[in-house]
Amino acid sequence: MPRLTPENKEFHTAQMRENICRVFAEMFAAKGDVSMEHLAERMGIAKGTIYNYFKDKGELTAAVMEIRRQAMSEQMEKLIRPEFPAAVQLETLLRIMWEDFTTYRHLRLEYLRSNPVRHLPPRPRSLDILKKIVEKGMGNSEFRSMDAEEAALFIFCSMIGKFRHFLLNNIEADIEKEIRTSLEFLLPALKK
Amino acid sequence: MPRLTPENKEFHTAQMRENICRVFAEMFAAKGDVSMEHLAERMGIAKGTIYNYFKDKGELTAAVMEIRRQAMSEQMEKLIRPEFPAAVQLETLLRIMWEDFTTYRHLRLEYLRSNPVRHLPPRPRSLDILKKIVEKGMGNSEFRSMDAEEAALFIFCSMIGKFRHFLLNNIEADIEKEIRTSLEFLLPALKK
Amino acid sequence: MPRLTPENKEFHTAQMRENICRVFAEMFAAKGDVSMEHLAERMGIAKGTIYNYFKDKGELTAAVMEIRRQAMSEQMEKLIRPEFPAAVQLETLLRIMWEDFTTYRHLRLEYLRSNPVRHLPPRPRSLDILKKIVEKGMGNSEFRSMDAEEAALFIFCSMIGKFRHFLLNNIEADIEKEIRTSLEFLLPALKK
Amino acid sequence: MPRLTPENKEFHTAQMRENICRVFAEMFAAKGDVSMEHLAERMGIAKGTIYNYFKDKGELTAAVMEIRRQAMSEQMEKLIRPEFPAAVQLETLLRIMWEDFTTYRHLRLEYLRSNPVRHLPPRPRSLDILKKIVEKGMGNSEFRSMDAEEAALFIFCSMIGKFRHFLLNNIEADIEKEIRTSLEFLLPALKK
DNA sequence: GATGAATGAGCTTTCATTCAT
DNA sequence: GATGAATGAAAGCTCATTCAT
Repeated sequence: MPRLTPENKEFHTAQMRENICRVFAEMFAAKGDVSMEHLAERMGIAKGTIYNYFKDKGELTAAVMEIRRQAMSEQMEKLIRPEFPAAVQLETLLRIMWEDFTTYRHLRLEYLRSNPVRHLPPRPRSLDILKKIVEKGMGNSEFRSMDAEEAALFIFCSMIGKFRHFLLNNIEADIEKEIRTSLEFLLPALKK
Repeated sequence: MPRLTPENKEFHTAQMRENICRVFAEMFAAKGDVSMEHLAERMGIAKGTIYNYFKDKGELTAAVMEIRRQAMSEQMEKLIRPEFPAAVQLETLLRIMWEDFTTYRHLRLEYLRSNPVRHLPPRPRSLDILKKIVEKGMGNSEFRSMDAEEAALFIFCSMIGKFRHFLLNNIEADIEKEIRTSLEFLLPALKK
Repeated sequence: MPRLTPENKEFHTAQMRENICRVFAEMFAAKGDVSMEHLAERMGIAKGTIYNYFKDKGELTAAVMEIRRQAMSEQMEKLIRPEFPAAVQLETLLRIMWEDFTTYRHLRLEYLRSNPVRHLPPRPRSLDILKKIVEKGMGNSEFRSMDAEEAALFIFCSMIGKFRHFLLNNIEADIEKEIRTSLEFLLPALKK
Repeated sequence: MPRLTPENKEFHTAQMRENICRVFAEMFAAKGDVSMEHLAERMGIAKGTIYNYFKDKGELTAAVMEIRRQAMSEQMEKLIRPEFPAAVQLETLLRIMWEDFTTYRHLRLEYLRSNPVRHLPPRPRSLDILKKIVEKGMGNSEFRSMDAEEAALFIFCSMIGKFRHFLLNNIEADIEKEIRTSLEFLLPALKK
């Protein structure tokens, strides 16, 4: 695909990176542990082509995670209404996380494995959003006074933990039920 | 190797399985990613011998997890005093889990990876113990009325989630602080 | 690119070949093992363009060697004064060879590796110049009577051999010392 | 081939290492640039098997060089008679070097390329033997007084240089003629 | 003539597993 | 039962070369 104007080239590159990431993520969602060979095969391109867009597998994995995170946080920013009560915001956030977990089960695992040293994960955006929700709740006296960071981390980790449990035991999640239960155990700890 | 009576043979086999598991677990605790080669070398036996006791690496990993769980639950049964308040029992349980997590970081990962289909994990004993604690708390009116199973799962998963978070971000845990924080967010949700 | 007359075209082609060779040689001088990718990048042209001027890497390498040799022999013709004693001429030649060796270490290696069959090297010009020097020395009774061709080859190869030795053992050459030593062992074999 | 007594095992290992080295050297002698894949194929063993005997290609290459050198120096020690005149000893040494060069043309090249940092070449034994010959010659007044190390290096390198020249130009050497010529140019520089 | 994205054969290396003894 | 040499599929990655535009 030669002879592209600079803009086209840039677009093409972005497109390719995105496609590769998307297929990689899909394959992970399906089974986990995707080799570059298989990825290329599934995409109908050559192995080497992937390396034109990502210098190694670690970079690819990091990019995929980044895209997924980006999407999740965009989702959150779109759906979480700051004017709503903190509890309602929290519920929305839990729902988005659950949906993301459901979709990208295995990817998280690979990310954990591949190059844990070189590509340290950035702080999950959801943690920051959670923290803001908690602060909002404390601000309007909906929540008790507490360390917002600790609270956000606790909520975040209890979600991730559930997700792991479901992954490990091959349980299909009933998202609505999970959200209800989670709120049942989180809100008393947060509320006044 | 002398002729063994059937009972002796059975005993020998059990002994070997246990030894292999123990060493495997130790090596994992020290540094994840243990190859069959290194395991055999460390044990002073041949690679092939391991395959006389475990049909493949997945089975070995599963067995190791089982043993680890067994040890953890024995620890719990030893240290958790039913006559103490549920909150105190809970604290002890959290401490034991944290110590186990700290020791067997890598092993959990490997377990998750290897053959998730073939070797489905049995229900963690800590879940049952947690459930009993919650029921005890409800029985003596220390805790509010709730679904003990759900509560146990929530507590369990929030611990596991924290552990993952620490593993992923290469954080060394301050166990005492973690227990304190966890209780701060768990007890209000449980107590009357 | 404007329409070129046949002569202009020919000129352009020659120009390009020369430029590519020059940059290739420079890059090799700096650090052996130059990929076509890097070469094109450094030249600010596309990888494919190189293949318009050289059918493969072997041909390019051969051409570079040829140019380098050309340059070396020009240097020799400029600096070696036929009216001087043969011994002095010899010294100058040794110095030029040493300087060339020092500069193009890695290139020689690559040349030797790439397609030794297809692109047979032409006779080094320095051999001819050496031969002339020897003949001059014999003509004016400075040197003993001998087979000039053999003598030239011997001198030439002893230089190349030293160079290899230095390359292999990662020794930085003290050019002046090397020249002195070489003359010490060459002149007695040549002189009357 | 299990169940070997320790001595047999040691023997087998040595045998295998030697075989691998021999075939590797032969293949290099034939064409240069031997891949592990091809080596295994030619030996009728699996790729992985080679790695049971050499941890990587660099180690293999170094071992091959070592064996070749060992063989050459053994040859030298067998054939070079200290009681003979230094000039005669020198002639024998040149002959052995030429024969080795003729046999292992390409191998030397690969050695130069592979892992030049990790496996630095030890000092060639022939250099030491040459030095001894020169010293012997000076001791019995056959040779003039000189720096024996420098002289040995010069002789050594002029041989290597010739070899390279022949390799590069695909010339089959007439060993006897080469020895005669070399002595013609070396002895005057050495003798009184 | 120039381009550079795409190619894919090739490389080195790892390691769970097998099986003849 | 124990052995461990042999295996070979599979991995990540490189790079000279091609060809549609």
